[in-house]
Amino acid sequence: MRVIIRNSSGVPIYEQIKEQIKEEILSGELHADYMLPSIRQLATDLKVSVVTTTRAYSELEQEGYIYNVQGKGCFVSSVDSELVREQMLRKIESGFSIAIKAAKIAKISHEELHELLEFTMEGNQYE
Amino acid sequence: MRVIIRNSSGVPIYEQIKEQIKEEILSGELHADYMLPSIRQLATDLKVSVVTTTRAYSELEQEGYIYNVQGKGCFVSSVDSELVREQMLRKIESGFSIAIKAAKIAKISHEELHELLEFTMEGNQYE
Amino acid sequence: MRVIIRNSSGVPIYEQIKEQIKEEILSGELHADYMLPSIRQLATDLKVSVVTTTRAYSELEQEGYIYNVQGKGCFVSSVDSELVREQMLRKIESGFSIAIKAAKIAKISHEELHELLEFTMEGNQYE
Amino acid sequence: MRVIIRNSSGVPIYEQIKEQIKEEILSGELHADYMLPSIRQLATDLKVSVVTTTRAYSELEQEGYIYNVQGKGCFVSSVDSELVREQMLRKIESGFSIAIKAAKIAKISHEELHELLEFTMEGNQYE
DNA sequence: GTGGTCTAGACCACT
DNA sequence: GTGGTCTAGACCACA
Repeated sequence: MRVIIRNSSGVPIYEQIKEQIKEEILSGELHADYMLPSIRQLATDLKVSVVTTTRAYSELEQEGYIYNVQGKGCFVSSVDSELVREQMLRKIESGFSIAIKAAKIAKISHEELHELLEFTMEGNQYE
Repeated sequence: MRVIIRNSSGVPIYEQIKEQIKEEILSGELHADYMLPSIRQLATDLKVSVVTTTRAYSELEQEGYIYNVQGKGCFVSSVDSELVREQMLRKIESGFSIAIKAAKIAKISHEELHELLEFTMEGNQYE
Repeated sequence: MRVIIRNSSGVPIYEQIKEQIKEEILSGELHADYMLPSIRQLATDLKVSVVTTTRAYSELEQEGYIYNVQGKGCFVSSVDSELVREQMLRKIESGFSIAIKAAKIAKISHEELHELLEFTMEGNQYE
Repeated sequence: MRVIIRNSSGVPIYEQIKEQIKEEILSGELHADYMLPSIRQLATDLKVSVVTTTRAYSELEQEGYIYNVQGKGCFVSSVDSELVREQMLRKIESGFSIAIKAAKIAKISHEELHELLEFTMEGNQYE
């Protein structure tokens, strides 16, 4: 597992941890029942307070991404792929909405917008 | 001019005001040298502290969207359309990047993504 | 007499008027006993409130640059050249102090600073 | 770190704080990642409202001189020395322009002006 | 009337 | 502990 903290970005640290673990789970990098590093281990690794990692893990548990076995550790839950797909669709729409809002102001045409999407996909090495 | 405050959203009030005015300026709804409502007027209209509207206006001034004349009021600056276009392009790319990231996880094809974009444009009444 | 108002600069209008008239007097453009435009005339010319021009004139009078003859108008006082020289010397020193403070930070040498002075004199068409 | 407030000077308190900290950073007195006193500490030290120190710090952040880390404190950013040099050169020129303007009026020669510069440097302990 | 600044006290989120 | 935001009320300078 790999987590990188950026102190400057304004995003709370616990959320950075949460989001990065979430992504690794959703992308399949972390398979079901994979054992995550302990709260204390992660805290010392990232040079971060235990309170912070605790919050990240407990929110991940609450959202169903990981489960906690008393005295053993934290493990990755198996993901409901249907649910993931829905969540991702919602995320795509929200991203598109941002882009469309901006496109309205800049008076960019439908075709141009599709071209920009294609261009950005290349930049993000999509497919 | 029209500004709506949502107290629940977690976004600071001064920023909600700022963003909404910024949008109205960029979209051309508010033309250059339009006189904005006074800080105090807006504060009482929105049932908000004077300090809050002051902050919104002074940040808008600092970012070059409006100019304040002592003892007279606040006015809309003329916008550099070239600069706006660049900013909007960056915003479009960032929105697309979010969508692409999610599309990767959900394993959505190029064509599907373009269809989703078209679909979202309809939902946002983008002509 | 020539006065130009810039609304955006943050400098109070009455002070802009004051400073510009003062300069024209000190530079000799306006000779002693020259009759200035009336307060009301200047106000309409500059599209400014009468209160504003009144303040500019009364402060100029207080500082001894102009004198007011009831019912006739405002006139330029004769300037005490010795006093002017002293004032200008103080102004020069304050300008130099700003420059030196900046030079300290940028670690610019004595010679470089003199060269920059020479350079700036050329840019300002001095002599 | 050392900050002194002068209530009489007409300059806003938050700006006095801002300018003095900025100078200490630019002059190298405060190195990168130095932890500044907390907003509240500084406020009580200077016998000033928390809002005032907050404003000073947040404007310093916006201008890139310091960075604020949630729940930890405020730290000095590393400065781009090239940029600083440019800014200082502009400041030097503006200071010189003021001096030259005054020198024109007082009819002071090139040599005299250079001598005055030398004299002012001594008074400002510039080596 | 306008904007600019300041205060004292409060609540919140993050570490 | 830290910074971020907000309030209600105040005084000032400017037009």
